[in-house]
Amino acid sequence: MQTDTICLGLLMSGPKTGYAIKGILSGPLNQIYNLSFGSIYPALGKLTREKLVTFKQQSQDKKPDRKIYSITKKGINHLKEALLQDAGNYIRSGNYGDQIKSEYAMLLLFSEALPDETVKLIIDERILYIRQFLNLITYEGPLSEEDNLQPLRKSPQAKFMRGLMSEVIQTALDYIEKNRKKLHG
Amino acid sequence: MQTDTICLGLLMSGPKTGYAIKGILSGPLNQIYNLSFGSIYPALGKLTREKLVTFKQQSQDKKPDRKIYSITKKGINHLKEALLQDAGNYIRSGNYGDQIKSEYAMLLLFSEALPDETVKLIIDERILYIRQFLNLITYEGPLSEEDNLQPLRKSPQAKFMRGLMSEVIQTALDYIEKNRKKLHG
DNA sequence: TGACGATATATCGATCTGATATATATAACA
DNA sequence: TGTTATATATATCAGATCGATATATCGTCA
Repeated sequence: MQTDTICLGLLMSGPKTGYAIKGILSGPLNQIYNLSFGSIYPALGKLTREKLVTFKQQSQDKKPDRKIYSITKKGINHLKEALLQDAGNYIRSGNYGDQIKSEYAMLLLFSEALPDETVKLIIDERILYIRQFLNLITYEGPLSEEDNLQPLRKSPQAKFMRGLMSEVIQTALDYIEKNRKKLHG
Repeated sequence: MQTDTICLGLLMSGPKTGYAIKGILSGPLNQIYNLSFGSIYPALGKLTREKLVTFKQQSQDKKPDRKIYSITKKGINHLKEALLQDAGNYIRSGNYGDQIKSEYAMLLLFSEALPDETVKLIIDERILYIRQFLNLITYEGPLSEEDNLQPLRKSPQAKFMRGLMSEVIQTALDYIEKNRKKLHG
């Protein structure tokens, strides 16, 4: 899936700055997909040139320019076509482009070369992190006072993904707590 | 975690060709980490220059050269130091470098823009794929006749990861089957 | 016999990451 | 009051990575 498609998809739930897109991808969605600024800003530039998005420049007195991007009709059509194409590729290829790099899992896999003390520590840290993350996902309230992320968070699709994530993460947490003794004394 | 460290870690369970390293990373471990040939071969070249690995060149009559890489003592020390460093970074930063790009999850998240028929199809495909994958992970027998992957697969660390993966994937499968109706008519 | 897939190494353009630079506002804090 | 830190916001770029492609041999299946 192209960076362009991700940006267009996220703009479907309302106008956003590049910074806001990065923010969404750094929240709970981070467990599913992430992009750096170095990918997002050039993509928005390209989409603008292709007239798939437009932006209003908010040049407040002394603040740096805010570029608030909106998806155009042409952009919506393009998104639908791109998703249909991706779905077709997916149907033909099983796992399609899913790509995972868990440095934590590799660290555990190679942890025989580490002192028991260190292994204990990184597992303790991980459990704390997972608990924190579970709270973040299961939290249903508003994210800020002027919260324009509600359309995205309240869609059936987002609820489905959040439910899936919380069940999966809870399972992982239970498993780690039950089986961690196999990794250290 | 550097590509170098991954290669060294995998060589701890016995000598391997670059192709074999790619093979391991394309099996069940694919759900945890993956590398392309374009990363693996240059990394092995660099590790050779640094004397952290050596290789025996098997130049069979007409076959292309096989380079079978082994980790050196210097390499083992380097690996231990690198892992200790990574563990330290991990302890300081929670999620550390874990990086996930699930195009499938994004496709579902944006699936409002797709016809119901297509959504049904990609979920059916996914369920088939997951079932196949679960069988692959839970399979305990030998992988081939001359199977030199047993040391890696039978380590407590690998068993821990395989158990974790199968429980997590089973949970995801159950969730998708129970809740898929929320995504299509 | 020719197509196909597996084994095996290698390279390269396009893309992406992670770090850094710039700039302002706000909150904390000593 | 000065200063340190964090959040908002855009932008760029060297270095790392991917996906595709090239090359070559062997086995097998039709």
